[in-house]
Amino acid sequence: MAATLRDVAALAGVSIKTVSNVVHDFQHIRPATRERVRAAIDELGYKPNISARSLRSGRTGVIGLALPELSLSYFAELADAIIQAAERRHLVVLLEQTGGGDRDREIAMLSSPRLQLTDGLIFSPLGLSTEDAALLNVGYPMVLLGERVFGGPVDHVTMHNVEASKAATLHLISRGRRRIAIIGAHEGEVVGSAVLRVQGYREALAEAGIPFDPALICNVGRWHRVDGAEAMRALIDTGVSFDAVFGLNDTLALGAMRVAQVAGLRVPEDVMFIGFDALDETKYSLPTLSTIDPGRDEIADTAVRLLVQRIEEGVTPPLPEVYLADYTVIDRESTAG
Amino acid sequence: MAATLRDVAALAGVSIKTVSNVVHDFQHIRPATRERVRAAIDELGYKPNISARSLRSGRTGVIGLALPELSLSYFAELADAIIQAAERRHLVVLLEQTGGGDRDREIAMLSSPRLQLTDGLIFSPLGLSTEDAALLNVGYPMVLLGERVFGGPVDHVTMHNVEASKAATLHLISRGRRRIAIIGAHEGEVVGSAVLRVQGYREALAEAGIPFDPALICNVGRWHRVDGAEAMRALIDTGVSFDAVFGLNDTLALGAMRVAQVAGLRVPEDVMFIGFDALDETKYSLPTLSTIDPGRDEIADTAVRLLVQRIEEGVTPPLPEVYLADYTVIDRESTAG
DNA sequence: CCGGTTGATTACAACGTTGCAGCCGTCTGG
DNA sequence: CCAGACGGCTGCAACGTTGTAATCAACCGG
Repeated sequence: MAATLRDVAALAGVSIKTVSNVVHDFQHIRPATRERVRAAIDELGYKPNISARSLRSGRTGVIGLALPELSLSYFAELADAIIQAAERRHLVVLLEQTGGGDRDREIAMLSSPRLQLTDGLIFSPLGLSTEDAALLNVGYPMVLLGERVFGGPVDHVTMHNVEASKAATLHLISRGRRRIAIIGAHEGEVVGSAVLRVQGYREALAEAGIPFDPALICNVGRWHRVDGAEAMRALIDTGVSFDAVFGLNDTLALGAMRVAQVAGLRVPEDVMFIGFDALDETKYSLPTLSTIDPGRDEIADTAVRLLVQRIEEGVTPPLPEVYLADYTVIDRESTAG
Repeated sequence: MAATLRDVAALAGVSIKTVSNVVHDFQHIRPATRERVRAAIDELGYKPNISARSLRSGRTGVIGLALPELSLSYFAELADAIIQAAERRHLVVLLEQTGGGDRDREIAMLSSPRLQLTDGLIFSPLGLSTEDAALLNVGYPMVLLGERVFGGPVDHVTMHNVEASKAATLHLISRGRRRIAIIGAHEGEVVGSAVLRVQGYREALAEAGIPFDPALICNVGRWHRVDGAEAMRALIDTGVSFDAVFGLNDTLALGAMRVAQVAGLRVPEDVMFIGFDALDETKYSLPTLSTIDPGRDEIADTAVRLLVQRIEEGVTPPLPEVYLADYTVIDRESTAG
């Protein structure tokens, strides 16, 4: 069916190795030969067989990306950015979904034969925790994303969660709010974005001399819109007073904001809202949502860069690198005033 | 590094072919032998080398998915569904983004060597049109999605665009609306979702005896939120009266709805809104957005099923199959009354 | 004019897997 | 008791590529 090196070689009247050399822009080839081979390649529509190349060279040009689920906008936008970053380095991305924080699936994924034809993995777990760090000692290049596991044996790209969260909270405080509810805490957890962001929140309160009120902390199961909505409804039902809401991600904030508005609260007059992630849709909600831009493109680009580095240098990281992306507070209508 | 069949064979004291047979659950193997081989496999942590297998067998277990961009929620949710459908059939998905309707990139993608290690492609173009149908005659299995190309040489999974759009429009009409604006038309285009959906809209108007008013048709460049927002602003600025808006996709409708609300219009009292796609977020906008559910999971599952069928039967489709998914009108607050 | 360098090309052997043909030994039916 | 079938296993060749070593001609300096 498809033309091979052998076919091209026969047509051009050279050896297959010469064709291979032409394909790879090897230096010492006579221009005449090069032209003849090029012509034959075009005529036959030759495309290198990646399986064979990969078998021979051990490289596939494919990197794996494992994340919880694309239907969460944050991960969709992250995947978008990573695919683009990979493309810039001539890599393609094989995408796996591990589901919404299923630890067992995430662990299974790490040794899945489906990753065999991958040169390395960018892994964004949601169910693992720091005690699983040893599991990340897999035999292939890997870059870790997120806030679930720290101190693991692999490069890690993440963000200044505590600082960013503190900045978000201080932003609300600077607008005069003192009863700031948190939507999206995870009860009993000791690791992950939720914990860090709550920590940043508490640091901000402490700095401003505002007492911490546990009644303002709303726990949720997952970080979907529906969870934000339900948490807000529950909060309102408790009758606790609040004048601002910090959604630990944008999706939660948007779900919560909607419920608040349905309940007759005016945003930002009665309640201010701020989210986290800088999703595209926060620019178009009503009102537009203030949020934290965690440097998504920077994270994507760095993750791919580090992975390529590991792939090229060999597997063992002498000292795993930790990269923290810059964040920015984006001030919009939901915190205007 | 990694264990091969040879290593396992040596450890188990059998030939590599026997190991291969065990791996493939070949029938005629003595239980004792099978056990011994299994033990050796476990001990060495053997994983088949997919490159080699693929070189030998011509199959990789990977399918390509080429779509415009994940940052459009519709495509993110579609990709989610397709990855899950593929996983059910033990396939992994290699994801390529072609950008927002760049015809040249889409064409280039079709012959990209990056697809070499793929058994087939699910392709959702946005820049091609029917005259490009011949380009789809590639040498590998392919399933086409979307409304850009009809009558091509490949299986096609799409939806009842005209009927669904007509149903959406009739839904607004049944609520008493007669000045229904369209957000998302593509000026001068003769192919694609926009054209079909406008056609359904016109059929509905005709059926209801409502005159068609070109002033109510708002053209946009792309189908992002910002385009919906800008189109709505432009529409309001023209001073044309309207009492309902049909966003040709949810993202447009949400962008437009926000601008309408900022302009002081009440939804649904002053203006009703309906979208198209049934994105998750339409359940949580304020008000919740009525929309058309185009049967996303059904589309995903069918696309993968057809692709697998083509892969297994060989490339040439005797008669390309066209599958039309069912749609449903979802009635929510934005059209209440 | 010759040894040595360089340029241009090639032969060969892998990479790890699987299809095929074939080899033994045992079992079955006539 | 024997032909043939069949179960259980093995050896070999091939898939298309690339790294290494080798070949051969041309060229250079002394």
